[in-house]
Amino acid sequence: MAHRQRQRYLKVCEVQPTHGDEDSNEDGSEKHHRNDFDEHQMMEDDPNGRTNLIVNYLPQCMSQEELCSLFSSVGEVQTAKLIRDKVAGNSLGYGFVNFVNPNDAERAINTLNGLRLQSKTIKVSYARPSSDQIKDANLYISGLPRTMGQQDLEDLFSRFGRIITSRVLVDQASGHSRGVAFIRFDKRSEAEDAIESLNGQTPPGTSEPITVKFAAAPNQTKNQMGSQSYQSRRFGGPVHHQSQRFRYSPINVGHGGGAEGSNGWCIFIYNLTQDTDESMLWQMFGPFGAVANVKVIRDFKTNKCKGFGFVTMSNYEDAAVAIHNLNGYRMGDKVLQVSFKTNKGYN
DNA sequence: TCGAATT
Repeated sequence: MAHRQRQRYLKVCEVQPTHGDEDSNEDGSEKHHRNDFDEHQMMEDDPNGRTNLIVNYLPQCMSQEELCSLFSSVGEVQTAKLIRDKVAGNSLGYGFVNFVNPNDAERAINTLNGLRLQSKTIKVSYARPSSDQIKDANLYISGLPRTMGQQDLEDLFSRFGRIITSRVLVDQASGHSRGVAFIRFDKRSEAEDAIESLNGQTPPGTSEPITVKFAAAPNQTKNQMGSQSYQSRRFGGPVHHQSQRFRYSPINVGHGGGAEGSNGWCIFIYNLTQDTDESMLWQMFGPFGAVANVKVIRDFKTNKCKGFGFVTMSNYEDAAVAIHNLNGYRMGDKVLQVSFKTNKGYN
């Protein structure tokens, strides 16, 4: 019977081509029929008649076929569509599943919402009918007090409209709030109102102003450990030791704030080229000793290096030697400036 | 020219 069920969804899933059911669009040349196989949401007002679900927080690697298979275990799926980046083609981590029968849709919510898949916990809920109004209604909020939880957040924002989702980001290790959150409103106009009223404001009972802005569009996947395409070994290893004399105190990163394993001595690198990536920093500094962390500072929009970065080395001596050897290093037509990080702006 | 958070 499991076998029979598998056959059933395999059949469904094979019939479902990459382009889903967009054939329902007669002119076929619309630019954005993303979410719109709920176009016949005739029972929009009747929750008992709804069949179309939105599935969020899917694992990156999950295909449309797998999405379909998963939901076919509940009942007959009419269409399943995984939303992908239009240009890169990678999954955006959500999709739509339209059931034939409303009761199956409801059961899917009850049985699959909250399911753990890979490192994700998927969310299954009814999809709202597609419309322009509901697009771009997602806000990114930063500068929140760490004491503010999801409920406090919603209390602060709910007067602007119907909140579809909200989330306070937490540090994986400590479990503490990162002071950053998302709120998706039902309508873009509601989100605009919230920005208008709350951006730059200091919420009652708190001391710092918050930033409220539209969230950036989901970005493409970032490269983890970069390609080895970079010049292989142009940096000498440790050459000699140097007595420790410095004009200012090097930053010894204790803990808190940074990623795991990033304790050590923080080095500032300036004049990096736009295409610098993390692997270059690893390769540059690796030969001098243990590198705990590297960071290329990028423009959020273009994702290009803004010309500087940081490297944390575990041992002071290694850091000093690396600085001595790499400062003044010529990279392309740039001359790198390498030094211990200062606390510009804070002292 | 000395970090900022994107479910």
